[in-house]
Amino acid sequence: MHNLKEIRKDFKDFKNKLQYRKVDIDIENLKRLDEVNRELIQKKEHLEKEKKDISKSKDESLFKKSKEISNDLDKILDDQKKIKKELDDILSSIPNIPHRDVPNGKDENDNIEISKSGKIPKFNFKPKTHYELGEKLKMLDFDLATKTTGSRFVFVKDKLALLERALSNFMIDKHIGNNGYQEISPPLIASENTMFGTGQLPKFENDQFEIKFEEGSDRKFLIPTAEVILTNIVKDKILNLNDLPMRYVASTPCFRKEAGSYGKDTKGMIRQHQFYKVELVSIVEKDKCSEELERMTNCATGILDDLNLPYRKVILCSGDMGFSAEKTYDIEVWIPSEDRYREISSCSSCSTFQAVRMKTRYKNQNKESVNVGTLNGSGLAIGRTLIAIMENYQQKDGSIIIPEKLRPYMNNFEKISLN
RNA sequence: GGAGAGAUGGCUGAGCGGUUGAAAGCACCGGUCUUGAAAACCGGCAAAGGGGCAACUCUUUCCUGGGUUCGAAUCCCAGUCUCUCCGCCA
Repeated sequence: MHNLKEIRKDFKDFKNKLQYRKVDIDIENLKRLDEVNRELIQKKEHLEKEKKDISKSKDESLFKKSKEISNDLDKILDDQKKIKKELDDILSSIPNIPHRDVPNGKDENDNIEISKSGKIPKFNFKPKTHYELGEKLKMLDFDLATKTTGSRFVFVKDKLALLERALSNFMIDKHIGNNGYQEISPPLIASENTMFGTGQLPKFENDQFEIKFEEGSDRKFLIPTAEVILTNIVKDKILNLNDLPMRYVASTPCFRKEAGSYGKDTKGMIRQHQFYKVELVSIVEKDKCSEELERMTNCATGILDDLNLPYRKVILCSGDMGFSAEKTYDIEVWIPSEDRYREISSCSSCSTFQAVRMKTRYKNQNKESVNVGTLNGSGLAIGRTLIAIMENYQQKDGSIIIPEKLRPYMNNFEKISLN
């Protein structure tokens, strides 16, 4: 969420910057609401002062007056609350402003490739898709999932299930051991306010799975990513400078409705309602965001390097970024059957955007309280890493070689094959 | 599910309806002392919002929402959350 005080400095400029994101706002309305709001606050404060003075004076002859003031005050307060709510509603649905490094663009076609890494495998046969491979091996079962649950779910079985688990452990170990992250095993359900904090609500409610809880309790949602719950660890906190940076890693299932992607990636496990993901979250000083984003992205690509998977790094254009992000790198892994790269990680700096929503601050050198910067990134999406390994390491006979670094996590198996 | 207890500043923890934004301790920051550090001592230390070029000033906030009152952290009502004991269960 944006700080109104900052916007106030230059409304036009704010509107212009938002146009990079293809968002058009009624800036005159915002300006008007802000003015009315402040007028009402002033009126309110004057009356409150008057009332306070009367009660301090303990002069009985003024008590009646005080009562009258109370009545006026009720109305003003009411009006002010309404305006404030209107203002908050508008502000909470405006996305973050792109960082100056971010290329201007409309959609994913305007994203810019930054680097490429790894060798794209050459096959002397036609490479199969991961679902062909998985079904042949009898280790991916989509039909079974349809029966028990519905579409966009899958049963992963046997050695592939082990591979999935191995990937999670391998990645977490590395982020703890080499990259300085602290492991967290968090709740997979988040409250409404928590979802608001990272920006999933109120605008993207349709993408979320809401849980039916007890009547009268707060609304609860399955987390669409561990980012939500890890970032909100610092919600409503004032941190000390020496608490920063804070770095958390968690491997969790993620739940997404994928509303609006009907017909997209319907085959296979590229796009599921439920998938595992290892997530990295950093809480840093406001002006260390860019630095941390580079660091985090390197933590993610480090995993792909270890697994010898070919990938490329892309910077998202202004039109393709997520709601809370000011700057995002996508890491895309090579998928042989599609003959192209597919997103396997997305690392974003959210500047102070989420911190304002969460009310997370720290005391800087001058003892002023300042909103922190927050970052999140996948390190990596487990399901898609599984796909990438299956497809890139596939053999002519449909077996899959296990990358060396994973073998210690897999009873030293070298290969996954039918028998 | 049954029975109780509680919710106050970064943390612990006092608080009679009227200089209580709130005692005290810890933590933190500055200073004295010290070769340096520790200890000791002195001082400082809430957030949000409004007004002002600024110095500064005002308002709000003691879980949330109502109510009583000239005046509420303190009284009343409702709700939320937390903890303890018993039962049940992973």
